[in-house]
Amino acid sequence: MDNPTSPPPRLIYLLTTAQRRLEAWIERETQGMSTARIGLLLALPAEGGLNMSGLARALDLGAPSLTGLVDRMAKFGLVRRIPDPEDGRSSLVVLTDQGRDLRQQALAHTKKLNGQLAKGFSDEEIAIVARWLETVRDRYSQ
Amino acid sequence: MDNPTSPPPRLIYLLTTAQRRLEAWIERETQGMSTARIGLLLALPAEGGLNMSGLARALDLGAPSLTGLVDRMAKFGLVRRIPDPEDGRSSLVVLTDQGRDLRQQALAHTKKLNGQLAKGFSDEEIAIVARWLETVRDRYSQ
DNA sequence: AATAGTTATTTCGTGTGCGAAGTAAATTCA
DNA sequence: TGAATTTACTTCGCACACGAAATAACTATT
Repeated sequence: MDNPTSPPPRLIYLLTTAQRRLEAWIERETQGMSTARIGLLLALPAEGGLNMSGLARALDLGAPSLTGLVDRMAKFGLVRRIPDPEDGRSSLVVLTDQGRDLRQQALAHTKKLNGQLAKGFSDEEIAIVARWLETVRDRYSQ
Repeated sequence: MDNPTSPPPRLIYLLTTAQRRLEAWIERETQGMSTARIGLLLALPAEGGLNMSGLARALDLGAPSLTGLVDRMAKFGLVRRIPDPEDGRSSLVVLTDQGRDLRQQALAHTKKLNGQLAKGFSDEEIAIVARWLETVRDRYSQ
């Protein structure tokens, strides 16, 4: 039985700290990969490229954030920028060979972790969690 | 009915983006307050102070993060550092008058928002969400 | 009392994110 | 076609978080 007047959960605090701890854990576990970097690797197709706007949309990032992220990933030799043949303003981000290798690892790792994150909860419960996260994301957009 | 093989929700992505969007929304809504600043205001007692270690524990922050946060808040005249009379290594963070005023607003605002965040979900569903967030936070600690 | 070890905090460098403002290419429209 | 607008992206300055290393003060130990 629950306390008849248990205080409402501090959802803002929980959301913030859970995200931070998970991020830190991933960074330790992967020896230096962040969700941002993993996200970029996974968003890129194994062959061909995507332009910055498309990536920003896919990753839910602002343009300046993506510029910095791609800069850092390029410095580490994981992606390259090539000019978009169809639009002179735009550049396409493509994986390097090394990036493609890492992408495979990241994909496996992410799948495993997404499974782990559901452990201890039923499918119905995870669906509720997912729906809540989506609602927060969408309700407080813009 | 759900699709018999609906893909598992991308919990990492959802957690990250929900947190980011909520943070951005709060910052717009409050005209420049972050969850970090609000957290600090609420963690401090209206009278008296708390030392950095206690604050770090209360806010689930590392020591360097807290140093920066307190520096910025002090620059804006919301808190002050005073030497801890009981321990020469330690300093106590106390609210200024202006900080105390803002604390009241932040308290009301946070209560309202925490309520809003539960809207559209039953108490049981929110309890599941809270339990999941706590589990993630604690499972991936350290 | 001197030394060694622990604890509290800061500094430094880095990653990640944003808004505002800048630049350059494409598009619209007069 | 030429000017105005829009779009794609970058640059700059800032906030916030961390780990590693530095500093200062406290505690224990001999």
